[in-house]
Amino acid sequence: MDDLETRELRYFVAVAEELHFGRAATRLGIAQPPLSRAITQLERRLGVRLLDRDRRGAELTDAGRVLLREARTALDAVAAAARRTRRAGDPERPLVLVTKAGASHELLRALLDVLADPVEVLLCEVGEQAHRLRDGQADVALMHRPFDDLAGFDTADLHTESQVAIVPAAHPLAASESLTMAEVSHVPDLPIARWPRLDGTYPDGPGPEVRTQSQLAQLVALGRTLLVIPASSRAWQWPEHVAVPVVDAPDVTTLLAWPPGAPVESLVRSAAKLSF
Amino acid sequence: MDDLETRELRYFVAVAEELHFGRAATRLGIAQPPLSRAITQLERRLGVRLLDRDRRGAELTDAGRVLLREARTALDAVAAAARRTRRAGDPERPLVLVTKAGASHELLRALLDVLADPVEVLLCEVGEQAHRLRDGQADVALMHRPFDDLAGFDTADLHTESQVAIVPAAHPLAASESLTMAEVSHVPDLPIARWPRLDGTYPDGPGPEVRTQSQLAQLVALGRTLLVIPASSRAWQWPEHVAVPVVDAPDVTTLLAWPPGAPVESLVRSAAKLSF
DNA sequence: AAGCTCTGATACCTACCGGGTATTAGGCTT
DNA sequence: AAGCCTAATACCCGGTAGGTATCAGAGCTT
Repeated sequence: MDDLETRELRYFVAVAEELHFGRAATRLGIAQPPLSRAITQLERRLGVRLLDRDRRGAELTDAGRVLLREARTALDAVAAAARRTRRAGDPERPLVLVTKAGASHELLRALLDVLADPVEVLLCEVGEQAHRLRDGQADVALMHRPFDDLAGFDTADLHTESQVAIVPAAHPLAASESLTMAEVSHVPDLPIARWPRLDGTYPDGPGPEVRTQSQLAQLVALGRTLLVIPASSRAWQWPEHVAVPVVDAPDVTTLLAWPPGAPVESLVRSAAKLSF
Repeated sequence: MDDLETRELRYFVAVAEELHFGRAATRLGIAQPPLSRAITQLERRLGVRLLDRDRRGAELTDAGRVLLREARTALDAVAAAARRTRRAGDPERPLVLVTKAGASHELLRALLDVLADPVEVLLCEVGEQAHRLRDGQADVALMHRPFDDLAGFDTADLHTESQVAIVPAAHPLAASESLTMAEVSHVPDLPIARWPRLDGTYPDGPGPEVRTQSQLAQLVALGRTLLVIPASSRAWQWPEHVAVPVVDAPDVTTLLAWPPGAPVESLVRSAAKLSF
């Protein structure tokens, strides 16, 4: 049972994503025939049919869907190995900390002030931090429980806070002193926005589809949606926004997360001294 | 930045484990010169020195240690991709459940009785379950919190129980009705056994080094060590052993763990019906 | 100190295979 | 039926992984 090569996995992922040998080959920078041959050979080595070739392109089999998911995580792990090794060889390496754009400003500022060593800050979109950690683009992330997927990471809690609803200033709800989750959950004219899943598709529902924080901020200002977020997220305090405490929303904990083995001991020790 | 190939990672892991190019080459089934060349090329591609070659063999650099750890997880992920894809293509595939040898007999029996679909049971040594899940040899594991490393897995609790101390029948402690952690922790003539870490080395301490459950059972029977384990672990009830409740030991939860995406919904649903 | 031995590195060759172009085969549209 | 789009096949070429032979240097041995 000879092992797979990452080249084969990259090729398969390209085909599985494009569902078209020609386009996949173009994306990979090779010609179509070698790609067809590589996939056929991969299927023979695994003893499994991965794609049903149709008159118009191709379609994934059940086994193909499994391999697509597994191949992506495997390729992430290989890329992480290369990135982390390169960085380990650089004596000047700064740690890379990844955080959602626009979240936890004060805490991040305070954290950077406390640290002796230089830290590079990488900003990403909501839900992307885990991926950056897994593929080695970052060493440590600022994440939020219970929102983010913390599976596979070591963590250190920094700060716990309650949540507020951000509603359009012009909306009747904006006049309330406080709200409950029940009041906030089913406001017909302010449906909750829908975020893409890991595979890029959107869940069903009445709310608008959003992909970035700035889209969402815009939609709130336009009176199209509302959201419930930690009280300290000042990025949301536009003039058109009003923050109303939600008394029964679960507390949110801001924390540091890192893959087991990351060289973050001194950072975590410094962070633990922060008082919030 | 061209990606690494798994062949290069396999080669590096072999050299890093053997710390000797000749032996590593033999293990890989190739000659020494191509291996030397492959490692040199890997170092050039990463721009990092991985090994310090000495008069007698080789030694890992800091970057080399990073790559060894990362490469092992990456190779596990690749192997898992192949195994899971092969199994996904087999319509007859039974789920593979892995568990520590000798743990949770009754619960496992009850679980298998409840399941409609066939399940293959794989036994492994203590602490090995996570590895079997990660490299695709198993689909789901019986594990124990807070003992096992659950990072990266979804879980479903099955059963919570208290712990007992297993002591040699001939030892004075065996006469006690109950014990506390303080009484059990520092018994000079019964030092706690030491398990190997993930890298195979042992922590310091006075206790005996053990690698398997049967070694440990033997050592207890010989009056050389004691241990604290869940009350139901009947594998330990030899005539030479006495179980004494430890009143303040943390409760242990037996649970199912599986990598996100594993096809275990129906198994977990069946398991949830078990009453323990 | 000379030589032996063990290490990894170098030189050079071969053969496999990954990738290219040209073409075929089949299904749908028109 | 002609034309097109798809993926598969046929065939060739070149890079490179792997082989053998050899080198180079650092301990030992004597």
